Amino acid sequence: MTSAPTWTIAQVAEEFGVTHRTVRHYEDLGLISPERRGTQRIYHRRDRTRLGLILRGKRLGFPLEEIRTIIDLFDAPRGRRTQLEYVLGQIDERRADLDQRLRDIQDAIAELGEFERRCREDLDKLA
Amino acid sequence: MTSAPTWTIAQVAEEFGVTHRTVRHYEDLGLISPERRGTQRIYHRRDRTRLGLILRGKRLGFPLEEIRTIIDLFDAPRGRRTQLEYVLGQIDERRADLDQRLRDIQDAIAELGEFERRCREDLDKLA
DNA sequence: ATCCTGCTTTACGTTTACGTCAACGTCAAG
DNA sequence: CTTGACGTTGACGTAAACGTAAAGCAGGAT
Repeated sequence: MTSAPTWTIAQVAEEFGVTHRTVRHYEDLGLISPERRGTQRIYHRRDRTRLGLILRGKRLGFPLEEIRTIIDLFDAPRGRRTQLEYVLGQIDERRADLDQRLRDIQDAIAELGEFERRCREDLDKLA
Repeated sequence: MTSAPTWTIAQVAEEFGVTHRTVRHYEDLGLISPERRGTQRIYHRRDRTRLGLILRGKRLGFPLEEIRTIIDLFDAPRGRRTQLEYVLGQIDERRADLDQRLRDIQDAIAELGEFERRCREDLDKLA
């Protein structure tokens, strides 16, 4: 029987391309909470999943505090009806935000394409 | 003949939903450079266009310095061939970045949808 | 036994993106 | 002519997201 794999802070930092300081900073803010074996931090798959979500959130420009509320949402207990309805409401809010960003990105890409077309035109005229 | 419309700092700030301090901050960083009539700032359509680009860049999480290099690119002189080729290279870099963000956004939206589906399932079971 | 390597906490430093006074100019209205 | 409303330039404050020593513990190699 192979037990569940674990990682050290150096390993996860290396794997995700961040510093150990960054990883601990996320822990300070409550975004991850690795197991402790004595004083050492032990990272499980769950922590790596969350770290992945954090970094994607960062690439999308979300502040860490907001990222925390989002990924906490995924792990939130969804037993009672009121809780589930609250979560569904939060999902709608998040989706509205993401949809806005999607439009922004698509617009930006479209404008960039149009700009490139004009540049290539100018380049052709010089030929 | 109607002359070109202009705006005061309060008007553009109001219109774009930011403070005058923010607008001046962007000017300090060289992202916009409104005309001066005496000591007063006069904003033209060009400035509003740039302000719109700045704020979209911000929604996408770009740092202001990077936003400056991007929108400066749009206004850069494209006379010489070397300059045009440089600009086209920059466009490719920007597009790679935007494509990554597009994927991130789409993934996030998809995961959110999947999460919502599971929540609705749980809710149905409670009915 | 001690030396090295990796991990730990504590704490101050830095950059970005503004907020927030303070103190003054200016111009039309009362 | 003075009172607002709006504009201006500093200059300092602040929150977020780490960077960067400093100093110490802990377990294996020599």
